[in-house]
This record gives sequence, C-alpha cells and structure tokens, in this order.
Amino acid sequence: MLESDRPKGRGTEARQRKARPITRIQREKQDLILEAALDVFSLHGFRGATIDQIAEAAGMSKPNLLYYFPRKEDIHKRLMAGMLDIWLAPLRHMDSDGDPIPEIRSYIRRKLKMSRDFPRQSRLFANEMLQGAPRIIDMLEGELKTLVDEKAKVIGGWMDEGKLNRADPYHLIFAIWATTQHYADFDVQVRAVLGNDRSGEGRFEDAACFLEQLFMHGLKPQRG
Amino acid sequence: MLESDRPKGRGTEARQRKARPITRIQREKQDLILEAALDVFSLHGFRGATIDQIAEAAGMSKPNLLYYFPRKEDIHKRLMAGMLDIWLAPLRHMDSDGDPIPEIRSYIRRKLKMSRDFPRQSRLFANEMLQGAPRIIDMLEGELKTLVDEKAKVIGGWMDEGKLNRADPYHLIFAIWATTQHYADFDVQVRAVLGNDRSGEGRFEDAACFLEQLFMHGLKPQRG
DNA sequence: CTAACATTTTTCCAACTGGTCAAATTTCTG
DNA sequence: CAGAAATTTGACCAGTTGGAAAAATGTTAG
Repeated sequence: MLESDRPKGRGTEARQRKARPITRIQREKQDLILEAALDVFSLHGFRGATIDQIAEAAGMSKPNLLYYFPRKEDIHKRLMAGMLDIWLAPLRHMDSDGDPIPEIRSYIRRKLKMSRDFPRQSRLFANEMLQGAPRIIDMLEGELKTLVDEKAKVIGGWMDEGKLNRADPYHLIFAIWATTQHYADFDVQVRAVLGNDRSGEGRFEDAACFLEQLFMHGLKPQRG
Repeated sequence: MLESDRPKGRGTEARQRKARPITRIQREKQDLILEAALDVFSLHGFRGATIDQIAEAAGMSKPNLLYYFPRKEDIHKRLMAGMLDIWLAPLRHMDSDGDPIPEIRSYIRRKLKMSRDFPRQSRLFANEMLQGAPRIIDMLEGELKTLVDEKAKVIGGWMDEGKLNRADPYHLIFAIWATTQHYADFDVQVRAVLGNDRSGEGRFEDAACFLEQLFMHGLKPQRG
C-alpha cells in the first residue's frame, strides 16, 4: 500500500506531551526546516520530496529533523497552513466599500506581487492542486469557497450598479488567479520564451501593465 | 544520489537492437502502458510516480512493463513528446492571414477545448513546469520559443494595423495559456468553489463565454 | 509441427524510503 | 559547577523502489 493512502493515527505534536515552553533552538531549527522543506516540496510535491533531501537542505541529519517534526506529513501540513494565509490574503483585502475599478486593479497587483515575492508558496499550492488537493480539499470547500462566494457577491453587486461590465464573477476571480499565478508556477516557461533580456526584473512590471490593460479594456479597439 | 539527478547513459530503445518490425502486441501494450502512465505521472509528477503504480494501472507486472520501456524515463519521454504536440497545436493553428479578433477568439476556444479534452496532458505539462522543466527545457527554449516569437510578431502586426488594442503580445499569449490551463490544472479548486451545481458540463461553456468577454472587452464599461 | 522469436513470470538485488531507538553530547537552570 | 532537560548522532529496521537475469510460456512463419 502506498504511504500517501495510509491513514495516520496520531496528531502532529507527538513530542511535546507536556506543553513545555518552546525553546530558542526549537524555533530556530523549525524555521530552518520549514524553509528547506518549502524548497523541496514546492519543487517535487509531497510524494516526490524526501526527508533526506529536506534534512540535507536544512543542514542537519534526518533523525535530528524528525526530532522536530516526527512525520513528513507534519512539515507539509505546517507549510500548507502558512501558505494558505499568504495565498488568501490578497482576496481578503478586497474592499466592498471601495471603488470597483481601483479595487480590482489593486487586487490584481497584490496577487501578482504575491507570485513575485512568494513563488515557492505559489508552487506548493499548485502542486497540491495538481494532485487533487488531497490534503486541503476541506479547506477549499470550506474557507476558500466561503471567501470566494462573499467576494463574488460583492463583484456581482458592482456589476448590478453598472460600475463594471457584466460577467461571471467566479470566472473573473479564476482568471485573476490564473494569470497572476502563471508568473510563479510557469516561471521556467516565461523565462524560456522571453529570453534572458526581458526575463529579469522588468518582467513583473510588464505583466502588471499588461494585466491591467487586459482586465480593464480587453483587446478590441473602441472605434468600430 | 537521487535518481532524478543521476545522468543516464543509454538511449531509449535498448530492447530493439536490430530494428525489428513492431508487432501488434507491442503496439497494444505500449499504448496501454502510456495510457496508464499518463494517469500516474500527471497526478504525481515524475519523481512521485512509481513503475509499480503504472504497471498496476496498466494491468501487468512490473518486469513485463519494463520489457516494453526499459526505463521509467523512457515512458515519461514518450508522453512528453505526445503531450507537447497536443499542447502546441492550438497556437500553431492561429492564422496570420485571418481576421485578428476571430483568430484570437478561436485560439482561446481551441486552447480551452484542449484543457477539457486532454486535462491529463495539461497537468503533465504543468507538473514538468513546476519542477523547472528539467526534461524539456531545450524544447522550451527552442521549438516553443520559436513558435511564440513568430506568433507574437503576427499579433504585434495586427496591433500596428490598429486591429487590436496595443498590448504586449507575449504577455497576451501567457494570459491565454494561464486562463485556459487553469480549468484543467486547478480543476479541483474550480469544482470546490463552484460547488456541485455549476461544476459539471456547463462549466467550460461558461468559461468560454467569460474569457471571450474578458479578452474582447475587459471590465470597464464604455460609457465613461 | 517445430524452431525461432516474442512475451510473461518468478526470483532477486542494491539503493532508497520513512521512521525508531538508545546512547552521546550540548545547553540551560539553579 | 552539577544535574536535568534538550538536542544530536549513529546504528538500525522493514517496506518500497527501479531495475536485472533467467527461466517459462506463447506465438508464428516456414
């Protein structure tokens, strides 16, 4: 039987039975491990990543790593939680009392900034999605859906007021997610296509301009 | 040392040393294997997938599978080639002599159809991208870049003629890729958010309508 | 039918996997 | 500094992994 299908019995904090205060070393080493694990998991996915890889990247032995996170799953779970906060923040921030056009414009910018500043988190998320989101499906159907439903209603309201062209708010959100994530998740492809010249820093500025234009005006010229 | 980093010496067709004609059984079994492997690789990525899984999905023993594809890599390589054909076809099909607006509109439709009809290929591609495209980086910088450069020039020409709003053609292509792939790669998320009601057949029709509207008109109403 | 070839199965292996355990070492607290 | 607690290490384990070898079984052209 494969390890990813096997049900796990115990909870996360197997080692801290008596809720001792967390030491300095504990915090430092845990951060070190999570940092290394983010590299590895975001590159190979849960199944493709190994504890040895993570331990080596964190500069410690495997048993030592397992002292802090008794199971591979535990590390992944922690990363997942942190990542989801980052991932959801830009949408959470969209203000129903603001002006529709600037609100959406700045939502796009925030989401794109997230792709630039936290590409590994984005890829971690993408990896989980590709695998059918086995470890966060509940969160998708709960927290995420709730948030999206709420924001879709807001956007729909703006459209009712004639402040935005009528369109499906859900698919609009999908489109923003997709276009912004692309620059983190498909980074290699973007670099390969743009070549070395335009794949550096200016890349994200170009993307921001383009996306703003796309979402605001579309492609069809307004003279015919 | 990890298997993904280890250099491989021999070529693909280790077993067919004297170029014998391919038998009926060979073709059938190879197809069966590739079909099964597409399931597994697209779900777990190269490192996460195991030969055992593929063999079981194909209904044969592991050594039997290895008789047809001596190395795990060989299967993946074959899938990659087939996938790239499918992946590139919609863009190849865009006609520089056609009308810009309808051409782009139908390109979007073709690409979205690809996501609907070949989601596993799309996810296989996405998996490879997330991992930094180690096995197809040459193809990206060669074949793909060439094609995109060519089509970007075409689109740029259309813009020069005033038939399209001015925008960066490369980022336009990225946006079309991103938005259409999303429905294959992030299928779970889309389903989770839309719920059971609207996540069925109509989903892709809704998406097509939305994307058409987005790329043609954008969000800003044209009365101010 | 039968020899030559193609296919399949059985057995096996060394490396890697996630994880355990007890002993050794380091760090903190009084 | 001493003792207790926290941390690190090395040895180990059972299951999995990609793959090899050879024997056993099918298939087919002459």
